[in-house]
Amino acid sequence: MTPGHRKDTDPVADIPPPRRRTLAEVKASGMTIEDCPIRDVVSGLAGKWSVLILLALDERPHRFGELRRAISDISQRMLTITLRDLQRDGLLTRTVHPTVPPSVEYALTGLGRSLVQAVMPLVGWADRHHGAIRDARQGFDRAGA
Amino acid sequence: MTPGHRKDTDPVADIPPPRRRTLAEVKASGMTIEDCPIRDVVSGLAGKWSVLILLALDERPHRFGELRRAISDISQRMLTITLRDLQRDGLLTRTVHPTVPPSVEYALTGLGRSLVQAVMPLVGWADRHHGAIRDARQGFDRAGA
DNA sequence: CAGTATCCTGCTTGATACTG
DNA sequence: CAGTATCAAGCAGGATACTG
Repeated sequence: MTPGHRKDTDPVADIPPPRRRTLAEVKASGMTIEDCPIRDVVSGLAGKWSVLILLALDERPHRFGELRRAISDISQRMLTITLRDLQRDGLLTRTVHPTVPPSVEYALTGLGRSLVQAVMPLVGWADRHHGAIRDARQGFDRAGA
Repeated sequence: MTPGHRKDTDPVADIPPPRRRTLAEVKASGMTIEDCPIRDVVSGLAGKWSVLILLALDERPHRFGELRRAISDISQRMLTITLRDLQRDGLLTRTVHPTVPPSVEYALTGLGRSLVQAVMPLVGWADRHHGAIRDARQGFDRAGA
């Protein structure tokens, strides 16, 4: 595991660059949206349970059942699928301990930890502004309806 | 807007707190995952075109048609829907100029701009580590198949 | 120009049951 | 315990046509 990608040294140093690639630049470079890193990463994180799993594993490694209990309302199927997707992307490792009832431990890789660091600002934002969003929704719905 | 949530001063200073609310704590507090701010915000950003629109509007305000061209492969329907969702969440404003062919301008609100700032680290991360993810996928698929 | 309305497809997810 | 297999449902999203 872990190919020849030894470039990330400090995960916490994942600070946004002052001048990012704009949409116009992305399109001008001839890439489709599917090849766009932003879209790829966001879609990987999105719609599924990825973020919750990553946050749980950031606390400490978890076994399958632990994760299942930690995210109580995830189905066994979705947990399996999401874990395999994250493992496929190199964000976590899956370690099978050959005990009699098998136990499998999932843990973040360096790449996974750096992703969690990059997601943290969003987590903090969500915590702080969730109330504002709820209020905005209420106002919008009240006015619209 | 912005109820009693006065803890954030500088949007760029959206640095993760040393000790965030853990999943266990979230569950212990009796909230369902649906009430979880992280999940709510991420699901709003996820699966759709929200992030791309927010990034486009962060460059400058756009008219409907401009956005459509900027994100060339979005359907008119999805653009309309996504824009309305973002407006509903208080992330952008919709201004109708009563000209003869109507022109509508979309622009980020302060809340929207702060969200973009919170997403920026993720954008930077995606840019830097997209290659590593692609490699990991290749390796995984090669080994698995 | 900036939408709305309608139809239709496929992916995502859940529920349930079975296995090493 | 840690999955896999199968079935079925819901919703995101695309294509197309129409409107103020």
